[in-house]
Amino acid sequence: MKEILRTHIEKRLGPEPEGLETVLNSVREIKVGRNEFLLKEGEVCKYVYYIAKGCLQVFVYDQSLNETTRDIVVEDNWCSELISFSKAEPALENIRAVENSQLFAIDRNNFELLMSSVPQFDIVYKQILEMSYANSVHRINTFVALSALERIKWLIEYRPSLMSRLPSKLIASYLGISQETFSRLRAKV
Amino acid sequence: MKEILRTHIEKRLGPEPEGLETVLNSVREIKVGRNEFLLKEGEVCKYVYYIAKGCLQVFVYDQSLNETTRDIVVEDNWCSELISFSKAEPALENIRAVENSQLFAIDRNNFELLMSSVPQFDIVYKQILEMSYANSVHRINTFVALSALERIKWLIEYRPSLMSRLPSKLIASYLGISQETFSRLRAKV
DNA sequence: CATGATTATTGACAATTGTCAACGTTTTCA
DNA sequence: TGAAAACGTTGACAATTGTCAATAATCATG
Repeated sequence: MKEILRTHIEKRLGPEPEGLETVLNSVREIKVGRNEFLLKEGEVCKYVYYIAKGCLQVFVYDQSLNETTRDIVVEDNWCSELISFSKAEPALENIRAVENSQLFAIDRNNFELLMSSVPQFDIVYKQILEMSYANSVHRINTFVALSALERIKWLIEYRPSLMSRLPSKLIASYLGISQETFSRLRAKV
Repeated sequence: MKEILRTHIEKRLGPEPEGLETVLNSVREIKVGRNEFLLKEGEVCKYVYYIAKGCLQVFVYDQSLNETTRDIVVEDNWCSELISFSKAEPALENIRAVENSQLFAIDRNNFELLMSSVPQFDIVYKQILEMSYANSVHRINTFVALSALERIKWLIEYRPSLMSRLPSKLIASYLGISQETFSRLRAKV
């Protein structure tokens, strides 16, 4: 099962990077069911997750308990609340599995151990952080000024697989529009 | 003049951190006038800027040449297009001075030199990156689903000084609403 | 200080979107 | 399997917002 993670890391750092086995031994394999929470806001985020299979939702609640989904992360990607994780501060976001998922989790202790002992590993961390940042920047730049219809077209362009894979309620919360508007406009695209 | 930068770094790393003078010798002081561009999309971003005085706008153009402003950065903060800077790839964003500004610029060579020779310096970089990331995440979470009026209240809450300081055209592009809507709703807050 | 250019405000109107409610479908789980 | 819950679609309507145009105010520059 850890072969998936091995392949992922070799894809980024080349074949058999130094310390790979150390990394693989530091991760814990976990399975979570649909709708299971991996993090609730207010808790400290203890893990960085690699998603071998499944899909996670990162989101916040507004005053009326509506969800705003900041990110939807699918297999072969990393997911965490990095700010909370790296500073050990209470998380501002929630993370929930939206499908039954298989994850590999690294806790902070192992993470710091890896950062200091496996030279290549902090490259992976820097990559994760920079990619997360780039995604956020992209989302702000291409999203804040868009109409509902343009947001749906955005989804089809940049995250096409999500359209058929996820419930429309979730997609609407990712796009920042109401379910009804999403339902109506998707037909018009 | 470099005293401002010295104070800023000591504020983050404690008094007289190791290698501080090296850092101060690596920066170049520059002055830019209002509306002057520091970066145009398509160029590689060559510098990280510390703003001693003034204000910078980070933005993109849409198809109709309207501006969407991702960030407005004022004095005592760092500003760059970090993705382009760190990977030496063409920038996706523009940076422009919206006031006459005094900046300190570090180019990539000096930056990498500092990262490897001044142990404390990569802490500063990590801080910059994480803070930038946290800002983006916060903006997405608290913004995507907001109405125009709520966005104005958001600005008053999180960036109150900008309201009086900047032209409303710029603020509207930061909030992702039209100038006219901004003009009308600001009275109602 | 004058004048042309940019920016801000306001009105009118159309387009977009949210909300509420009803209804049919699908999913869940005991 | 069957009942209850959750989800998706559609209609009606009101609220919000953008666009276009006219006018007022402000700014930049000679």
